[in-house]
Amino acid sequence: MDIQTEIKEELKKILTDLKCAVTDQDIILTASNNRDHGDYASNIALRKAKMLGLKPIELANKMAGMFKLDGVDKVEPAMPGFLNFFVKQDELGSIIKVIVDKNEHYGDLDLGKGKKVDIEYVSANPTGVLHLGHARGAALGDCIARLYKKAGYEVTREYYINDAGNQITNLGNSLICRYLELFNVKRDLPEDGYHGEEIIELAKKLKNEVGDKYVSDPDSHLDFFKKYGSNFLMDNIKKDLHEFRVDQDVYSSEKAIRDRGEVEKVLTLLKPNCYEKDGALFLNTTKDGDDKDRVLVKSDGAYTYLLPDIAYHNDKFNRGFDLLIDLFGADHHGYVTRLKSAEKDLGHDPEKLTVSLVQMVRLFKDGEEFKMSKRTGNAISMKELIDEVGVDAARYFFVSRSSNSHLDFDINLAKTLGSENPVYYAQYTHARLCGIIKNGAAFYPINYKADLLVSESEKNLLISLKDFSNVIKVACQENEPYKITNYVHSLAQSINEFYTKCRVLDDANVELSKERLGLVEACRTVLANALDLIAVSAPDHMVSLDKEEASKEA
RNA sequence: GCCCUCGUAGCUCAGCUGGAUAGAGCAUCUGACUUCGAAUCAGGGGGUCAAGAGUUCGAAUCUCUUCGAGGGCACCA
Repeated sequence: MDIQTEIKEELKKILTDLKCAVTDQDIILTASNNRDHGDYASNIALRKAKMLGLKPIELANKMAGMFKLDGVDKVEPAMPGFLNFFVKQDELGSIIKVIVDKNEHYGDLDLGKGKKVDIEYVSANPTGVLHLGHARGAALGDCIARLYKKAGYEVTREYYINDAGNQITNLGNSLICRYLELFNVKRDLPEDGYHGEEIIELAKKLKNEVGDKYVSDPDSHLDFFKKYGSNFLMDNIKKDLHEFRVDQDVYSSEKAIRDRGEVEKVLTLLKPNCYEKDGALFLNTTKDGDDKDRVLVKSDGAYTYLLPDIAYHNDKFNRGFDLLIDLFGADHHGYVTRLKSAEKDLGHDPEKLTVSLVQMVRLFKDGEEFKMSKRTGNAISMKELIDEVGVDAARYFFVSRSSNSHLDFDINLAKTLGSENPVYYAQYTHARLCGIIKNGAAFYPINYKADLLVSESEKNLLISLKDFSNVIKVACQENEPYKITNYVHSLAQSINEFYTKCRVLDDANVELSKERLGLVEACRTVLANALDLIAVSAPDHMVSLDKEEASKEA
């Protein structure tokens, strides 16, 4: 049990002795941001004073007097009723050995205890290339998957392919047009056709493979064009995602779900909650708080988008996950209520389904928003962005804000090689630590103790290192990877402050150097582990500025 | 009109199960390089937490009202 938990347990025991009802959630222990306030602080006396008919400070005094714990030096009550805990040095320092021993497994939790979670993200239709919104969803989804894995869950990363609806028909028809174009047969693109240049490229590829085989009668081969197009574009999407360090485990095809008859099965099960109106079949979703009831089967007999999606989620529930997480674009938010309502009708627990809405991304360059790519004239694609700023910067920036707030992506900042760019700041810090470890060989063996690491910046570091598990826990519970980037940045700051104030390798003070090397190694490990959670690389050296500039001039 | 998300420093955002002086980054200004990587560090300035009311020992945080921004309100996907 770590020291924070021990303190909480002791507080709980004291309150119980005072006959005050208390739950684990009541007791909040935070790392102090001010050394005068000790290492950790709790507001529990403020929260419980009224219940016991005492003034907060009176309760704090009383609790401080009763508090007894080996790892804690002293407890100070403070106005208006806080309790400040000063942890013993060896207790604080013990984290170094723990980190070094666990290495890349430091931070692993058992929150999941083998529970299964399914995370569905990106799920873009295979009708074109991925854009910025998809890229953000991809980065967020992948990070959430990494977080859950770190927290001890069994994680499935899933992509839902809408390969059966109108959009694919549209794709097929668009491809036919582009294909015919290559044989000088004129035909207008369908009204909602796809204008992307990737379709033109695709048509050329098709021509190379089959020649003029379909020119005389393309329309009776529509299915071929649909399949050819969507397969190719899907492969392309996977390729781009892979480059972005995003690889998913399961690709669920809407078409396959339809072909297996899942849709009809679900429809039968939902029938009791359905009614017919104007020739269409409606599902009663207003009973679960929806604005209006939703159509499942249109009056022309075709299914709406919703119905196969219900079948798909039904399938996911039936696969036995303890938790389902969907990342949707923010424009789908109205959709959540009806989907949950339907799953509830099917006998599933809607609480198990969490939907994270991913807000829009705006790109800024040279202080101005820019939407269109000069090269293609279309919206900027994920691939173009990666080529421009690199995978590390893109991954970091996309997850650095809460998913439900809009993201302004500053391309200039992402490309800056300097401390104002948080990505380089973190990577530089890591490289710096690696440099020290390398240069410190003369001081080996390292001493993984912290008896001499008593300065303010060293203590701050120890507390930050200890806090890592807690950050993972919170980030995981809230599905918010930005907590990790915040942590990375503040840890890097603490490290650099320590570096400036505390000389690590010092011939005049060998014992201190040996301990500081241990701290450096622990810091490096935690920083690397945190960066790994957002799939940003942790280099052991940086390409020097001079080289960079030289190569630019060349 | 109804529903979501949101309104915090010049800009982009944290903080929101009520708690110590409202925090970061960018931008701006001032200092610090014969020493482990100055791609760094230290320090300034900058806020009526959109406005108003309520709840109480205490509100950026909870409730209500108003104003403003973006998105959604299909027998589209």
